[in-house]
Amino acid sequence: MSDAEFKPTPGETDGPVPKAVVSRLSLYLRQLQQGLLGGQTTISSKELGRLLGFTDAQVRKDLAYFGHFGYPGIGYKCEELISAVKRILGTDQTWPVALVGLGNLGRALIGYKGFAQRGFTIVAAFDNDPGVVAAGPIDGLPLYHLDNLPEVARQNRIRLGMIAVPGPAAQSVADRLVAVGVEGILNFAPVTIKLPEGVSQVGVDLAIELEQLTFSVVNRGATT
Amino acid sequence: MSDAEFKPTPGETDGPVPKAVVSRLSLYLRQLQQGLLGGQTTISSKELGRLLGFTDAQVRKDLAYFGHFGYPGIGYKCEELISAVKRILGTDQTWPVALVGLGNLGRALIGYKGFAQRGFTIVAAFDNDPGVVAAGPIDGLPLYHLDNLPEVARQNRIRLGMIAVPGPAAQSVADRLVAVGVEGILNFAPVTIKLPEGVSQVGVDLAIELEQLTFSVVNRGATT
DNA sequence: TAGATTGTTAATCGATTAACAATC
DNA sequence: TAGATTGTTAATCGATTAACAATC
Repeated sequence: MSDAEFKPTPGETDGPVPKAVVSRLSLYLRQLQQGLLGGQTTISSKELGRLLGFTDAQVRKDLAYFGHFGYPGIGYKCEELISAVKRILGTDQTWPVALVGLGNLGRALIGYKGFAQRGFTIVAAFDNDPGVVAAGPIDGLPLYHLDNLPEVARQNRIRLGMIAVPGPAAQSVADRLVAVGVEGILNFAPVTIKLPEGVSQVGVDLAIELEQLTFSVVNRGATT
Repeated sequence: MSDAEFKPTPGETDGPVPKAVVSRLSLYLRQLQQGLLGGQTTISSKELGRLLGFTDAQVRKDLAYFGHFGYPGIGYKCEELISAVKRILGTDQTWPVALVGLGNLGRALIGYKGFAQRGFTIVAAFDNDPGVVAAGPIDGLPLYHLDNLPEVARQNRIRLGMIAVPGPAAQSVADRLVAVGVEGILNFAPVTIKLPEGVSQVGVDLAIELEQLTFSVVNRGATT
């Protein structure tokens, strides 16, 4: 892939990219990788859309925000498009991630295989319970007391953090992550956290996901 | 709260409710419950919006899809609005949920405190590894082989399921859940699953959440 | 060439916001 | 009453879809 196939910088020429577009990009990538495993070498916008429940026009428009990746009459070459989307998302490199919170959820995140496959490695995990930390590495991952966050985060050039602590502790943990230069936080605590400008957040509240599901079960067909 | 404050059925009179509205409803509920803990008895659309980063108009419009819950000049009474939103979402009752998959993530879900607080109880957990099942209950929760899904699901009147199995197994598990009458599936496997009409799904892909975060870190400010 | 499919423009559709009469 | 705030309408804004010339 040559740089020329990419637009200068997404946003500079075309205004900001809608969040919905970016979230579909991840789904395209996942589907493309699955297709590639199945031996597929090219795919049309129509087929990719069908597999995910989108229109062909939407697939093409989404990709067109970022450049010209397709071949008229042919479609998209899977490997090429995978590389392109990874690069757009920033996951053509592996990101070191800090995890805070070593309860059930934190431990599950440590064991989660899916991160490595998509360009993320948890390189350090923190808790504020000395007993938990003293129990030593989990799956070879070093554990630290939260007080050691500054050194460890800087040594590992950590820009992304995951918060898996109880709700009441989340804001304070977020503040400490921001203080050591973390630029993005994936928050699993069931509270809204406030972050300064320039720090991104994605919130995942497991109970809310079930709640959304419940609404659509109870109100079958009453959503857009 | 009297029934009269609710519109007949969301959707019948006003067309389908946008998904985005429903997802904000969950955030309103979470924020209201947090406010109530802090002793707040009423809240205005302006304040609720400010806490979550929405406009006051949006808050009022979202709630107005479902009825008249506010008091002009006063705002909303927290307890009343909490009850109303729970009822809208369907979480004014507790839902029994089946969990399939007893790896790291499945076990974390069993231990997750947040579900009970929001109206969900995992009442049975399944795996297809007999060794895992034989190891016996986890936190008092009975474990079953997946082959026992039909009896157990029917005995417990289970309508919601969570899938926490590896990607390649997810579709087959989904099919089995649907076969026993499950109406909504929360899918943690990193694949798109196909379900028949009339069965809802919400997908949570942890790696995709990190990916979305990464994009916004790399393209600071370039999203809507 | 004929058939397929892209990237892009214009039209449509839907969601958000601003404004304000009604209400407490 | 004056001040605050709702529910709702109309205006704005943004995202999706349809259509099609260009391309392979």
